[in-house]
Amino acid sequence: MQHWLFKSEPDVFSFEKLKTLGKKGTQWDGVRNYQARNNMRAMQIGDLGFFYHSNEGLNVVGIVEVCALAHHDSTTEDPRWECVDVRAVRDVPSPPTLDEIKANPKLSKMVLVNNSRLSVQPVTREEWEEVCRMGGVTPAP
DNA sequence: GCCAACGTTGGC
DNA sequence: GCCAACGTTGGC
Repeated sequence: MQHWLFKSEPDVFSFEKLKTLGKKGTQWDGVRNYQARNNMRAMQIGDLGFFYHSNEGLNVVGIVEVCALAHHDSTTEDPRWECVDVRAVRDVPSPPTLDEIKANPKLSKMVLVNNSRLSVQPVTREEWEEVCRMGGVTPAP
């Protein structure tokens, strides 16, 4: 199983909103970046990801699970763009902020720190466990 | 609201 | 295939 990080502006689509959609979740649409798309293509059912709030909050607020493999993004006609479906799994009790993540030497290689503009990112197992620990998520799912 | 960083586009 | 121009993202 691999781990990921999904970024969204809470004004546009928040973790609270995803929670209201329940087990079915929703497609992670609107991605128009090849790297982010390729990350989604690599995802498997059951992969877990962090839900990060950008622009406002700047913190990891929740954990999501991939519940559908990459498929065409219905918000565009362009066949190049695909997306997975995700659903909310659980809250992160004390959401780690970008500042805290940047300040943690164990997380200095995180894509979030080094390429903040990539909207769908891979997260290593070590990073996953560390951010879970910081957020009070136990045990790390 | 600004601006730096990055990705994409399109002319050559 | 290069690179300047442009648009977007996201932290500040």
